Amino acid sequence: MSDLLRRLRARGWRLTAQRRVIAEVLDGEHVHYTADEVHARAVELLPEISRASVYNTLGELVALGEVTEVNTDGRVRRYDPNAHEAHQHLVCSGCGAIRDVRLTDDPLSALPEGERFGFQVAQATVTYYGRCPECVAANAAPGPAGSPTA
Amino acid sequence: MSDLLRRLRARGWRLTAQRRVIAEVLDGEHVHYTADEVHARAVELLPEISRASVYNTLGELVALGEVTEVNTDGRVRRYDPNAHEAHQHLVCSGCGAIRDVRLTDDPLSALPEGERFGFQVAQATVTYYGRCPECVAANAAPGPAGSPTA
DNA sequence: ATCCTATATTGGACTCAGTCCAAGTCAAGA
DNA sequence: TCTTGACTTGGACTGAGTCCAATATAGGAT
Repeated sequence: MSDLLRRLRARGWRLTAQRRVIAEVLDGEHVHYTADEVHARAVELLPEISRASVYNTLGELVALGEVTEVNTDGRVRRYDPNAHEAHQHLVCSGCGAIRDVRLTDDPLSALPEGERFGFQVAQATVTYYGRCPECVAANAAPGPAGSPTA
Repeated sequence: MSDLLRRLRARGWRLTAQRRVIAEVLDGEHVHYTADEVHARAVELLPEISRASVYNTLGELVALGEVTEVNTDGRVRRYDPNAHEAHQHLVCSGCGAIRDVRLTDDPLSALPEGERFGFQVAQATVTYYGRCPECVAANAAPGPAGSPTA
């Protein structure tokens, strides 16, 4: 993900080994790791990396708009590197799997003027809940992984 | 909120002083308290009520479908007694104020078949973020109260 | 009205995600 | 190669939420 690293460097970011590793971990499609998952994967590549650095770096990436915070279960925050394409999330209430999805309409258009209470509305997040093919097949009981709470 | 209590009684719920008090606290429009806020208000009415009872009771109300869990900031869970009317939420990113809003369209219709990845999609939650009239007037800086994370 | 017991409540210890901080390290410009 | 301000570290800390064994009580049975 040298694209990301190049952008960050242009913005004056100091390129440390820790940040490189975190950027590498966040590379991919439909990636929605928790901070601890990012840390676990980062440790594989750089054993001495600390939890604090992971939290710091993720927070900075979010502030820079390079990563989006996602909360699908009301518990843990997850980090989505797909921040440059508008999308929403589809969550399996069985196993917690998360997919990025693109909608046909801007969700803002579904909120009528009379329901805006004078707010200046800027943004909408939509989370869909259902069961993924594997969980439907397994008829798994709904677990704690992803119940609707947003 | 004796309506609620009557329904719960019909379902075999034991009506304790604690549960009555929690039901009373949850009575009202646009109510979205955290568990600790519910506890603080319940203590006013029944000083010896414990945090554990508040958590237990809220969890049961959610399981019974009488209260909905809401998470608008990726941190604290809130409890919405308006569980019988389909609605979504509008959150002020300045002060964290939350309003219930009714949409013109079912958000499920905005998710095309090709984006469902074989999931059996059951539900959607939509959260709108913006600034309430008071925060717009005060031009308050966005605080930690309600940044988009869902 | 009283008894009985399954169900509910309690406080305190515990977990887990996330934050904070002072001390040490290091990237990268001079 | 030096310097320095930005970055990293581990460990202590916070706050939301869970768990549990001991105690209390709602409400049906008598």
